Amino acid sequence: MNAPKTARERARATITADIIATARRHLADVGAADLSLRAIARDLGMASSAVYRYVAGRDELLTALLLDAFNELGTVVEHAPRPEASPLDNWTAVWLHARQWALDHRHEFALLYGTPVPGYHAPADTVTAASRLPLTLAKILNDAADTGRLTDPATPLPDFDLTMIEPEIVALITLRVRDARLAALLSAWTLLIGTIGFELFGHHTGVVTRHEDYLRHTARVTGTGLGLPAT
Amino acid sequence: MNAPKTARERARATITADIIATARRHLADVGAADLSLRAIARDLGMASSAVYRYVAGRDELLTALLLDAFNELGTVVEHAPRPEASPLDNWTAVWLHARQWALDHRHEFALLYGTPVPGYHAPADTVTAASRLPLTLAKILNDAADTGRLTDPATPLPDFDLTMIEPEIVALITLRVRDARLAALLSAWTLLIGTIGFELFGHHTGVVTRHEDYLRHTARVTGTGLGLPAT
DNA sequence: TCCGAATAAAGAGCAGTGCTCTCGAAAGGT
DNA sequence: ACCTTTCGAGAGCACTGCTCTTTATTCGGA
Repeated sequence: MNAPKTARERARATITADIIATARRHLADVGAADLSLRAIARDLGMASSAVYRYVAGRDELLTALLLDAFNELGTVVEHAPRPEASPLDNWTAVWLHARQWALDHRHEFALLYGTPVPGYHAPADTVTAASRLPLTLAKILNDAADTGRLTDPATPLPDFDLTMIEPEIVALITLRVRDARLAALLSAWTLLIGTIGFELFGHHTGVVTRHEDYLRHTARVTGTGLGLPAT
Repeated sequence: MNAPKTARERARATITADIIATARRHLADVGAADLSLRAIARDLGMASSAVYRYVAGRDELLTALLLDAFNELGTVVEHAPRPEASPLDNWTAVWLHARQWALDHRHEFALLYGTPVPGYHAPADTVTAASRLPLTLAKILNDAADTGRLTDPATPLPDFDLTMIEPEIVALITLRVRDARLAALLSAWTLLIGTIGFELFGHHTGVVTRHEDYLRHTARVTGTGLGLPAT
């Protein structure tokens, strides 16, 4: 976070922000595949070649949008739980808020969880931004465990080899229970994104009628399966 | 399936097949985003404009590849179960075969389940081809129920409103049990695709170490949760 | 204050894309 | 043999990402 001092640096920062802002608008309109650097330049009233003084290229621009979207989704889901609500309700709220954000930002969601762009490599800050959603899910489980509201699962836990998961992730999640529920938590995260993606990408047309109800049901089943008590 | 009679129709069919075949080769190489009609024409030694006599455009070509890939994946997973194996083993085999096909056809998988192409509308034959995978999963459950090898789930079934699911799907699956396991079956399908997609699209890098073991574990947990007895 | 250096802006240009149109050549049926 | 349909090829249009060169503007130090 270098504070801009000179007027040049100020102008540079604002112009770069302008470019990214209009890029996000265009992304929301036409999607990542049809995002055109020239169209962005036209919209800003500058020559297309001038954009390259602020952005290395199309891929870097998409990476910036990726980071923005991950953080926006992360902020949304982190504000979904409420302290006075039950863990299962908070768990479900995260699912529904994530879906709502995806519905309101279809192309951004597709950029995050759809087909990655051909020449893509995830920088470090990207993965931390992407982790905010699964970490929010883990936090609900941990808070429930800390307040004695995480019951043992009814079904016996299957054999589970913890070395399937990266040790850093195990430490990062700091899940109170280190059994098969760790894998179940990853599956819940996957199922959340997968269900939203199936709805948005059309795989549920002709299959699911009431999408929100279906996701809420799935959230509750998954949450109770992980040991969150039904209210 | 109109059998070609005249020599013209024969030549037309073979050339069209050639175009689709090389398109699939290129798709496997560079992915759907970088699929170039001109490159395909070059590869076939014909002018790019001549391709348009056989294919309406890039989108129609991608739709053809979509159909091909869905059917190939469907054939693979339909041949995964073996009669003498236990239902749970067959269930798991479908998961692992689907993953292996996806690993061997990354770009095809991305075309099927990744971000849909901008100007896309799923024709009817596409949805039937896409249904072969979830129907294979349903068939294993039904066969297990018919042979008395589908136990009642240990956890009590949550409230479930069947009207969330399209009636045609309910009839098509003809699941022996019409309770919340119908939604659980859809979730299993979603989780299978989602887990494979997360692995292929990089969301599991730094999270999951042994991907095949993780998917096998997820398959077994999901299968037993649906009532398939552990061997 | 002036002047050199750093920076920005703009335009031209290259290689590539999807797609359309036109025109000549080949093949088909009558 | 003729006429019609089909086919192949090329030119061309409107785009795209990106680079290079040239001109203009701004900044900082003497």
